[in-house]
Amino acid sequence: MTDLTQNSLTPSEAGDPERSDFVRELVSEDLDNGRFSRGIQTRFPPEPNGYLHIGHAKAIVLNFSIARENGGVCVLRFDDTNPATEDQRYVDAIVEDIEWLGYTPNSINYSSDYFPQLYEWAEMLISKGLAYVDDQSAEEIAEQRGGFGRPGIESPYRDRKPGENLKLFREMKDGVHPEGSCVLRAKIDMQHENMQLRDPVMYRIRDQHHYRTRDTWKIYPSYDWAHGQGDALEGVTHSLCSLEFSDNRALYEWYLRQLPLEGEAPYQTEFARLELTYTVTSKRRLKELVDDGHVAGWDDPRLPTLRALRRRGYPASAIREFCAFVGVSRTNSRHDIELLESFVRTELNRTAQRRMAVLRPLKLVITNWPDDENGKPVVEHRTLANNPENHDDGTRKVPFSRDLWIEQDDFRMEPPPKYFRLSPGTEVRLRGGYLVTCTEAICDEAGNPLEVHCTYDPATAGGSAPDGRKVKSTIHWVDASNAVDGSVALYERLFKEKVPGETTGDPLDDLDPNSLEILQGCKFEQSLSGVAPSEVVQFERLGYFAADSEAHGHFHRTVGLRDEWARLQKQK
RNA sequence: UCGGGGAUGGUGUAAUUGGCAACACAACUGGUUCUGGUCCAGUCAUUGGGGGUUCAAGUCCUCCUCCCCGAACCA
Repeated sequence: MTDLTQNSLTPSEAGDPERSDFVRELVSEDLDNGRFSRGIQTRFPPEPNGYLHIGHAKAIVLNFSIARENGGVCVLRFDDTNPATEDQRYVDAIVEDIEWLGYTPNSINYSSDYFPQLYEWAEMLISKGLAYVDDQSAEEIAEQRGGFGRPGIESPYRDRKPGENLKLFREMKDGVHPEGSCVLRAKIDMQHENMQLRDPVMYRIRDQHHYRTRDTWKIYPSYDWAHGQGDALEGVTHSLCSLEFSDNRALYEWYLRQLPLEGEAPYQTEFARLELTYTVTSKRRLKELVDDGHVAGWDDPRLPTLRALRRRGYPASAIREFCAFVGVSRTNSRHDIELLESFVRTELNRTAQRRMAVLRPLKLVITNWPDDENGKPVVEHRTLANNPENHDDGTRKVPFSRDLWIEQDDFRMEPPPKYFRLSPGTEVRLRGGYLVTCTEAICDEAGNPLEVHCTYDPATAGGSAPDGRKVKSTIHWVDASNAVDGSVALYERLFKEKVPGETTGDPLDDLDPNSLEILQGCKFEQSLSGVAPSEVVQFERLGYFAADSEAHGHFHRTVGLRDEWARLQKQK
């Protein structure tokens, strides 16, 4: 069973009987027909040769949800049949990411655990005349496989006697044959229209160190010869994989049919993998971005990897809900990244506490602000709600005095049409503070404002005027004498195009060189120095920001708030 | 070229399995608001194309078009 102690279940995740899909329909039919005498079991079978991304999240959510909805279990199995590329560090990272996503596998298994059983079964197939050792090179075998609409031809070694095959196969296992000198092939049908059935390779020789089985094996099973068998051994009922394995299904079934298994065999069903606009989700492409230094690492917040999204502040629950919402189908599709972002905003709007931060500071001086008995400007403490969406989050006191920081964007010497913020002569509200009117601005020679002077209306403490007059805008601020300095990383999409590489064939051509902007000298309200690592808060009027897990005073922009003003400007 | 799969608004997913094309995102109008946020109201598709069956077709039949996957000792 899954354990979601860290992340509570949302209604849509708890299973919406109104909504179904073709996979769930299959499962309930099997349940109705009593197809399996064992309980429903699914599995998530990553190869430990890379990090999990949002596409994997869809598969994880699907597999765990289907198990949970039907009172079954979901296991994690590392498909580690290729010693050349796999590593323990990926295993650890994958386990960690799944846990963060909110799931606990019923068990953690490895295809390599089944190497002995697989070997035994292979000998059995050889004895039955269903597999043979082929001494040809990879090129020759590929050549003989034929092509689309072109039948293959049989290997000259195809009719070797079982006894000879057995001897050779044992020699392969014992390391007497060098890498590449021969393989074990299933004897199926070289004329079959499905290329997967043209005597597929079951074992190849690899004189390599395997991260788990060490040096005990010289031969390694291929994906097809390991996958369905692992499913069967574990008791999986529904083996869900992505569309490109459709043709492998026949082979999956062929292998299972040859083995002495008890009970109904698992069966494979394919679904479309998740794609998102403005990003890439292929292992090769992601690896390229990291290895070539286009991003800082596998957890660079611009990447769609789970560790990157986590670092960026995406709540696991938002990812789960997104995955559940997009559903499963067999149609190749690409979802708007905006949909994911909207799930993130919805969740964060509910849960993130509000704080004030000025990213590009401009000094604002209240010229009629009173001094105290020592001749220093009075410091008041204004009370602000931590989250207007959730009153249980309470309030906090924020210092307010004569000298403040406001956002450069919130002041214009000459306001364009529909600009509601501060400019000479206009009155705005300082959120939770007072109404202020701009009297003048001091500018440099180029005309850039250096300091804005305002007067405040003492009768508007808290932000509302007793005479009922309205202001067009409320802006945020940070008291200058109490401000905490910090930095912020602003992320844009990594790629400029919806489908990276669509026109040139290479996603790298569509990389946006300005996808990361780091701002130093940001001014944070005091309480922000107490934010826990990785916690996400809303900087009012700006967006959601996640505190870095290590660097104190550094925030990552998770996602901006929807911005009507930016939209208006873009329309022009 | 052969085999497998797919096609419903700008995007994605639905449609009681032959009965008023729904939901979300995006976009656009307007309203509310001490966040140009949130929230609320409204607008936005006759289902890839042709033919057929039927009182009735997104759903069934038929022809066509387009797209994706498959010829690793990768998974």
